[in-house]
Amino acid sequence: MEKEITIYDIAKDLGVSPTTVSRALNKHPAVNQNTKKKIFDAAREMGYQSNVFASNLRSKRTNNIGVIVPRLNSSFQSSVIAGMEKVANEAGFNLIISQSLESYEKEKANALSMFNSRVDGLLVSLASNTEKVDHYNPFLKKGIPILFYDRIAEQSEYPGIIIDNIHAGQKATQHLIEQGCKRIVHVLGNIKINVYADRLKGYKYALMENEIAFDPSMVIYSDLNEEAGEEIVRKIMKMDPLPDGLFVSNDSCAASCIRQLKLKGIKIPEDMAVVGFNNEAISRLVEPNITTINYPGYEMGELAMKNLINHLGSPSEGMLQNTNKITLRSDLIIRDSSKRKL
Amino acid sequence: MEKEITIYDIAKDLGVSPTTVSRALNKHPAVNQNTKKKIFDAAREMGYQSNVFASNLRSKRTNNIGVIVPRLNSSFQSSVIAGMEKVANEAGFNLIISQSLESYEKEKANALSMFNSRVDGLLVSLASNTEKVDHYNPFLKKGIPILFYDRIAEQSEYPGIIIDNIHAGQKATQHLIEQGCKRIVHVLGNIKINVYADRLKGYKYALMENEIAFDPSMVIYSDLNEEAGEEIVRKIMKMDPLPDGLFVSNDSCAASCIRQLKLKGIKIPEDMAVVGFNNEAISRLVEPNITTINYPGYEMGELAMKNLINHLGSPSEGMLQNTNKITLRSDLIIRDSSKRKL
DNA sequence: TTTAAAAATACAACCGATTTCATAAAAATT
DNA sequence: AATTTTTATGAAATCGGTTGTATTTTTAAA
Repeated sequence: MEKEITIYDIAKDLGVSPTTVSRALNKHPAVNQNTKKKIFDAAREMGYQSNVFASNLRSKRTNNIGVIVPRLNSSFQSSVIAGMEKVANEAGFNLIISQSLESYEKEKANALSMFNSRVDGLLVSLASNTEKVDHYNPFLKKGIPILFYDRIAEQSEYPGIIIDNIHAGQKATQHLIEQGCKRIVHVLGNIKINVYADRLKGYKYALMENEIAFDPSMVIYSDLNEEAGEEIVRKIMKMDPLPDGLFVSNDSCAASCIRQLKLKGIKIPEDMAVVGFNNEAISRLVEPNITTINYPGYEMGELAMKNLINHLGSPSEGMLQNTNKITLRSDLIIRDSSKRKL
Repeated sequence: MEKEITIYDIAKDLGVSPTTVSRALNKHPAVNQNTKKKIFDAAREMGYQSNVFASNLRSKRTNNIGVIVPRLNSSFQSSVIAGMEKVANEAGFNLIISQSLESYEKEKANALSMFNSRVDGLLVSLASNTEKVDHYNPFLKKGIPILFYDRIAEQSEYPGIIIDNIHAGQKATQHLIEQGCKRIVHVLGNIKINVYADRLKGYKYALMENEIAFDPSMVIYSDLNEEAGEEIVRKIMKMDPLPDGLFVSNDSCAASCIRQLKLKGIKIPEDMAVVGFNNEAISRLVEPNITTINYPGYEMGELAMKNLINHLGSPSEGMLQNTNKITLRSDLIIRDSSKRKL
């Protein structure tokens, strides 16, 4: 509880003015080299610690970047955050993280809290039931850059980083068709989320190109968790004739489905070929290994953060609005769950 | 870029003093209800936003809690953080997160950065090669509470929250013995980390109690990732006679081992019974389901944060030092990977 | 040697909210 | 009606760097 050392203490000790101390510590060019050295030495000896509060108050910056995420404990999201943290840390920024838990109300509260904490920039992946994004307007008005990632605000002026979900969905479906599948079930999450809507589009495009009629009853909505397989498979088993292909929007859920299907005596991939999504660790561990879409979370996190930071120094008024959408490519990784011996 | 509204603007507008405005906005009891209402209304109308910088400067608090974590994208850690975030958010605190990437140097840098950002409290899970914890002394000196979780600083005055790893290791091993295993291999991570050292202790205790001699060659060190199974199984296959039990310190790695063992024609659990650790999603998805230790990450996160926050208002000088260690209980979840038809 | 230019340092206002202490007004008590 | 207590408000100092402007010192040019 000793009182803190301030630049005034250093100044008095050295017989210079606080101004000079401040400038020296900030490496201002207009301070003599010798003086600088003296000041730095004194600061070290006296155990000086710069007071960010005072500094922030004057400079109006926190060096904090906010991140609002639906859920932290998801394989994809935690990779994204890991990537963001790395870039932010290297650039001298801190990461302030909050989760919406897929609730619009909580997301709104978090946005307000971020705004009040005066983050220098904001990265957001939307909650599943968020349809309006007005709650981000205060940032826009104040010229605080915002960037949406993965789950973006489609019909808005906000910029976003996404992965080419349409293309990914198309590729996955096309692959199943090439393996000889004629009746392909697609399992996805809340259609209001761009991510799932786009994959569905891709699925439809692939069917269209191969002149397979789209059958809405082959689309199953689910919350895609690792227990969902049971219900999904129950629905599948009721279909007549049985489908011969399954495209699930997430690997854990795909694994869960595979497990249930095997319990029903269905052989993967002979009876039913399966493609997952995200390239989670689990896709490489279950039997058979799951064909999946490599969805580069870590890279997305890095890229999003780099982009945001680039726009921080700018003349204000959300320069990001120009670069409106960045799309990352994803790849199909073919594994045993879909490889048929043709 | 309009200039910000301050309490002075509100004060002038309403013909009261800034003091009253400040008090009103902070719900100070000594301000008349009517005045309060007037001030709140004016604040809303004028679009007033409290300036945290100024507020922090005076109150010397940031309402930020720092978290230093080895890696964000791990099933266990992301659950812990999710739990922490929930509690922190409810209590009006922000979470500042940084990852050490298992490097002592980076952890040190992160600690310094947290210190300079003036977090109100700190939660730490140590990097694998961190042996000294001197870099946290500045926090101690300043009376900023620190709490270690899971990977704690054993020989130190810092408090920690852990799970009863000794007991868990013992239970897991005991279970394997009860299933008829005589030669049990234990796969674990860096022995310098308390978590693994303790599980090994538990493993030894169980052997001792059952009068099975401890054989150091049955202990395999690994980085426990989901590719490690190959090398581990290679080592196991060289053992003569072959082991009949396998206790792996992490589910993904256990899954990886099971996969490799199956490829070698070894039947699980008949030829070799397997127990994992953490109760990750994957343990419920692979074939057979993995017997595991439920390691409650989310709860640990909640508890750690609650504890830390409780000690924030305190008369200073790290009250936490009294409550030196909190231990959570874990349970064995028995599934097919170890259930033998005796 | 004098003067102009450049370099180094200092003064003082400022960022915006909080808080101690004092004071005025209203209510309660005698 | 006079006094005490309670309630409400304000003046001014403070938190600790930062920065525009002024001043002093040093160096260079005339």
